[in-house]
Amino acid sequence: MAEAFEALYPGIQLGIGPAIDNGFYYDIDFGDKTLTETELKAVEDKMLELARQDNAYNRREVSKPDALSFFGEKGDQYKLELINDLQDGTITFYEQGQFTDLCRGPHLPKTGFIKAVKLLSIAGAYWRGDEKRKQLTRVYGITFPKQKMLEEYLVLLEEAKKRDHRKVGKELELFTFSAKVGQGLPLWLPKGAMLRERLENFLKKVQREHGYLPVITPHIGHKDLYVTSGHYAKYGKDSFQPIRTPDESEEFLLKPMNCPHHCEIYKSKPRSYKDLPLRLAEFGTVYRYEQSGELHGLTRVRGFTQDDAHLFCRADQLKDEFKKVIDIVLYIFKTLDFPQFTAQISLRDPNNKEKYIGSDENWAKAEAAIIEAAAEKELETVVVEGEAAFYGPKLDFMVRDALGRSWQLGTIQVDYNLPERFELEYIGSDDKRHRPIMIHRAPFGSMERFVAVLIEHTAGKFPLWLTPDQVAILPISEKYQEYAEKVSQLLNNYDIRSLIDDRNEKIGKKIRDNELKRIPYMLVVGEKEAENGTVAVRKQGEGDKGVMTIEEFAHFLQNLVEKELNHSK
RNA sequence: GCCGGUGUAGCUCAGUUGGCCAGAGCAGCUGAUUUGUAAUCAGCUGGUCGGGGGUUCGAAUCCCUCCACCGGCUCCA
Repeated sequence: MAEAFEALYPGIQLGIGPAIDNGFYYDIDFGDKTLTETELKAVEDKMLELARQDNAYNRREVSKPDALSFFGEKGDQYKLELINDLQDGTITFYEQGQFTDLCRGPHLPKTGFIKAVKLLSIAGAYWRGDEKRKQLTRVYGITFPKQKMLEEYLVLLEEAKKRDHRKVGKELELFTFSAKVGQGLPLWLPKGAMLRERLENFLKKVQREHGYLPVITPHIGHKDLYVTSGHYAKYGKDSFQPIRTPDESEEFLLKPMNCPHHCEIYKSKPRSYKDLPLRLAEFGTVYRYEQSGELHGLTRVRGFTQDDAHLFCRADQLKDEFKKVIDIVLYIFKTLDFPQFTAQISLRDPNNKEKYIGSDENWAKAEAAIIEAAAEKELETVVVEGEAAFYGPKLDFMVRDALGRSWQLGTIQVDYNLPERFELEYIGSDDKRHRPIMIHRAPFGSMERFVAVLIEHTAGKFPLWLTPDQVAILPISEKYQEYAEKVSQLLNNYDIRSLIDDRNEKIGKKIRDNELKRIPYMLVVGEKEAENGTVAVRKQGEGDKGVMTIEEFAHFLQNLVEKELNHSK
C-alpha cells in the first residue's frame, strides 16, 4: 500500500505501517493535502497493479548509518526518528521491485499472493501515539489471496454491524439518547429499564448470599471528599466542574466514584476485627466527563451505574476475599454464557510512577495479592503494565464487542491507599488500631456497558429469564381476543411476561413482526385452542412446536428459565 | 479534545450542472376485511431538509459556523 501511495502522491512521508488483527494500516503525512475516501479506489487499483508485477519481497540487513543516509536522502523524518531509536544491527529493510521500506518483517514471499484489496477507512492518528505531536493520516486496509474471501469478509462486517447494540437497542426500544438531555447521557426506556432491573436483582441475590450489605449514597459529594481521596488532584480539572451553593459558596462534585462515600460509611462507627470483612454494595450512579470523541453508545457514557461494592478486610482475609469475588464474576459470566473473555492483570507503569498515589511498598503488596489470587484460582491471565487505576492495581475482565473492540467489564481492585488517605481503622484482637485493606469490585462493571455487550453477543436474542417479552400471544382473529387475555393472565400467574398482538392483521403478519422483535415464544390461539384450553406454540427462529395446554406451556417455560439460571451451579 | 466522514418524516432511503408546492417504502391513524404459522387492501396524517449565518432573482443542493452522530487517535477513577 505504501508503494502505491508513493506512486500516486509523490512527496508524502511515511510513518509506521504494521499488520494488525484484521489487515493493516499505514500512518502517512500528506503535508497540506487531505485524503478523502473517494480517492481510495484509485489506490486499491494501483496496489493490485503493483501486486500483479509479482515482485519478491527481499529482506536486507542494514547498518544504522546506511539506514539513516537512505531515508535522509529520501527526506523522511519519521523513518529517521524510528531508526535513531533502534539498535544498530537490528535494522532490516524490505524491498519489493523499486520500493524499499524500513520493516521488521516478516512478509509474504511475493506480492503476487495479493489478489484482493480493500481500503476500509481513513482516520487521524498521532505520531507515536502522542497527543502533543503531529497527527498523521492513517489508512486502514485488508488484503486477501482471493477476491471471494474479501467479499466474504465484507459480508461478515455487515453482519456484525447488524448486532451493534446502538442499532438493536433502538429496534427493541431498550434505550435512547437525546441531544437535549446531553451527550453520553443514556435514557433507559421501559423495556430496557426492566431488563436492567432483572440483571440487578439477579446480582443482588448473589450478593446477599455472599454476605454483602446494601448501602445508598447521594449523587454528589463535597469537594473535600475528593481532595482526600486524591480524585480531585488527578481528575478535578478534566471533570464536570463543581456545583456551588449560592451563599456559603461550598463546592460539590458529581460523584465520579462511589468509594469515597463508602469509606465514610466505614468510618461512621468504630470497627472491630470481628466486623471484618465488611462488604458494602450499591448500584451507584456516577458521572465522568469523557471527551466528546470518546463517547460510544452505551459502552462509553458520561453517566452510568456501577454494580459497585467495597470490601474492607484484614490482611489475613485479603486473598480469600479476592478469590470469592473472582468466583462471583465467573458465575455471572457463566450464567450469561460469556465464553470468551480475557482476564487482565493491570499493573502500574513502572516508568511513570508519578501518575499513581501511594507507597512502593503498598503497590508491591497489592500487585502480589492479585497475581497470587488469580494464580490460585487457575485463571488464565495476561499482564499489562500501565493499566492500573491511579490508587491500585486491578484484575479486569475484558470482552469484545461485535466489531472486535475490547471493553472492560468486570473489575476487581486491591487498594491499600484509600484506607490510608481516609485513615480507616479497626481494633484488632490485640486491642490495637490497624488499617483495613479495601477491595473495589464491580462484576458487571457498569450496567450500561454490560447491557451493550450482552446485546451484541446475543444479537438482541436475550436469554429467556432476561428478555423483555417472553411470549407473544397471537389471536387468529378478534373473536379469540377474550381467550388470548385469559392465556395472558394465566401466564402472568406463573410470572411469565407476555403481550397480546391484537392488531387487525393476518396471522402471517403477526408472526413475522414478532419474529423480528425477537420474542422467544409465540402462541397462536384460534378456535381449536379456545375450545380445548390449549395454545399452538411457535419458537422464534425455529417455527411450529405443536400444541400444549396453557399449564403445560407455563411449566415448560418455567423449567427453561430455571435451567438458565442454574446451569452454572 | 484531535483527524476524516455523515446529517432529508418515528425507521430505511430517493432527490447533485442551484429552479414548479421535497418524494417512496415501512411505522402511525381511519375504514374495509375476521383471517391458521414470516408482509390483506384502500385512504389519510406526518418533514423549520440538524441549528444559525452568508452567496444568489432563487439553496436540501454552494460557502462559513455551531450541534449531534459514525470510523479512528488520544483518554478511560
